[in-house]
Amino acid sequence: MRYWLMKTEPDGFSIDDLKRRKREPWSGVRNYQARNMMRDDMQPGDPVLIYHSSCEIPGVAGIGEVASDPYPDPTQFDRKSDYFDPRSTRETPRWMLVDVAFRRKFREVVSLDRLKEQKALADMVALKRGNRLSITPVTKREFECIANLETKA
DNA sequence: GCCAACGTTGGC
DNA sequence: GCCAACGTTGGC
Repeated sequence: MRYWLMKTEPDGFSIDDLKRRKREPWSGVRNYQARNMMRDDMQPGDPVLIYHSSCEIPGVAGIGEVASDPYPDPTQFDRKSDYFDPRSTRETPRWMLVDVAFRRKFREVVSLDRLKEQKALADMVALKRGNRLSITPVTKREFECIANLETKA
């Protein structure tokens, strides 16, 4: 089992939206590294930290889990979508995604500031300077550290 | 295959 | 809205 962090902008899709919908295709990822992780490395049941970015309090808002095998992102075929990709065909789709299911929402967001204070998270990929990847791997230790911070909120 | 220009991300 | 960091594009 592997652990992940997936970013989302809460103005567009938040932990509350995930809670309401229970499960959501993680569409719109247009970065090859992130795609490769969804396509090659994720397994149904893998825990996912849901991270809110580009918002008032950036940080981890809750926990979800990988809920499907990879499959083509349907938005790449949709001319009306912002994520339409004319280079993609049904036969050779360029972008793959997984569904993410809701597990729980933290009582309060574990803020980026708080994450940065943790020695145990010093090497966390998502916190590395300049990292813009919307999906990153997380170690078990890092995952548990963050879950613990929430219970101490 | 190099690399400058350009676009995007995301914290501040 | 600024800007650092980094990915992508396209001319050569």
